[in-house]
Amino acid sequence: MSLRHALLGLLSERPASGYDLLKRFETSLATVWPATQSQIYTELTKLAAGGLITVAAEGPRGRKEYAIADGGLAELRHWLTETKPQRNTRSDILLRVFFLGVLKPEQARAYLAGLVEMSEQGHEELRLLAESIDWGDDDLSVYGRIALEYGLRFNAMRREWAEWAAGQIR
Amino acid sequence: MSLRHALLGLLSERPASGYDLLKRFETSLATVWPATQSQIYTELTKLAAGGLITVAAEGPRGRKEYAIADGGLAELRHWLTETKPQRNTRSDILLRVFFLGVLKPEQARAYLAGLVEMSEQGHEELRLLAESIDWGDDDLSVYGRIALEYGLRFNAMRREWAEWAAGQIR
DNA sequence: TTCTGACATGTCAAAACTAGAAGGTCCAGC
DNA sequence: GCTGGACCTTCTAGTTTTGACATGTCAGAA
Repeated sequence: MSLRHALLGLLSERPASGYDLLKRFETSLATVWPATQSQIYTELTKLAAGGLITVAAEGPRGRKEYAIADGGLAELRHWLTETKPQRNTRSDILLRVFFLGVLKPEQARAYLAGLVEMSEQGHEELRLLAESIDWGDDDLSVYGRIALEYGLRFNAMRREWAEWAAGQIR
Repeated sequence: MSLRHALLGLLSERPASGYDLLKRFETSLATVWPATQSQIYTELTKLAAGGLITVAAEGPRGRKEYAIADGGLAELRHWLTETKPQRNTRSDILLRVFFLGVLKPEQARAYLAGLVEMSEQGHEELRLLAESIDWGDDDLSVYGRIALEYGLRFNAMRREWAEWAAGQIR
């Protein structure tokens, strides 16, 4: 159900086409809320049918530019203030940890070493991204920076944890 | 697709019924890989049909106790060693952060304060859980302890981040 | 004896998500 | 002029997940 709110959120910043939104999902939202093209177009159609967004303009190549409607903005605000976020931590990575006991200790350590490497890479990618962006003090910059900082801290935490964990085995 | 591996993993520890497994999903796996009753029973039937698990015993009230078969153990090991975990970070909590700009600063800070509280609670719950368990040095203890430590560190990280983030607004 | 709550499984419809095919337009550079 | 790549949408067919309904057994308390 959060996909519709993600779309409303992006459209609250500025009007955009399905294609534009897809690009946003492939870049800034990729690690937070991945969504495929078919999902996005389907949901946009539903949102438009429900009057939460409107087709503000039509461009070349059948491009439809959607804009958020008052009802959509109200729904977005409602979601942000009235509904509780659920800690939806379905994590493939951590699930595996529970079952490392079926492997030999060196295999288990290899898995954790892989996590260290993954975390290092993730951290480095975000660091480069942060460097490449010209941060202002508008809303997008402030909250984008906060989200990115989360990613940096998360990867650092996971790296240290995986290193510690490898030391716990045998 | 990880649900089947979660089931295989749990059955690799000891035989269990669907009901037993459901309890495990509601407790230790709840934060890592939530699954509903219908999903569990459906998947168990499929796994049994595929010969990855067997019905080892039948008890009162139609209870069927499943045990992992050789093929299931092989599949579990294959999953752990040969397939890459995907960073499946779909996060409701973080998604909201991107759109806090549509709220008033005090509302945004309230959201982050809520995350601080959530993280403190999560940390406390895990701390109590860790205290209540009599840790040995068997596999289950070692890897259970490692997974739990992840939770502790994660909540601590998120708490500090949310406090820092609240200070970034305005 | 009756009732309650834990034990135990099965099935279904709907929603969400995945993966990809299919079709078409516009523009810049060769 | 033509061609490749970016732009842009729609549709299909499948799997996974959610949430609820339906059904029944057993042990112990009232």
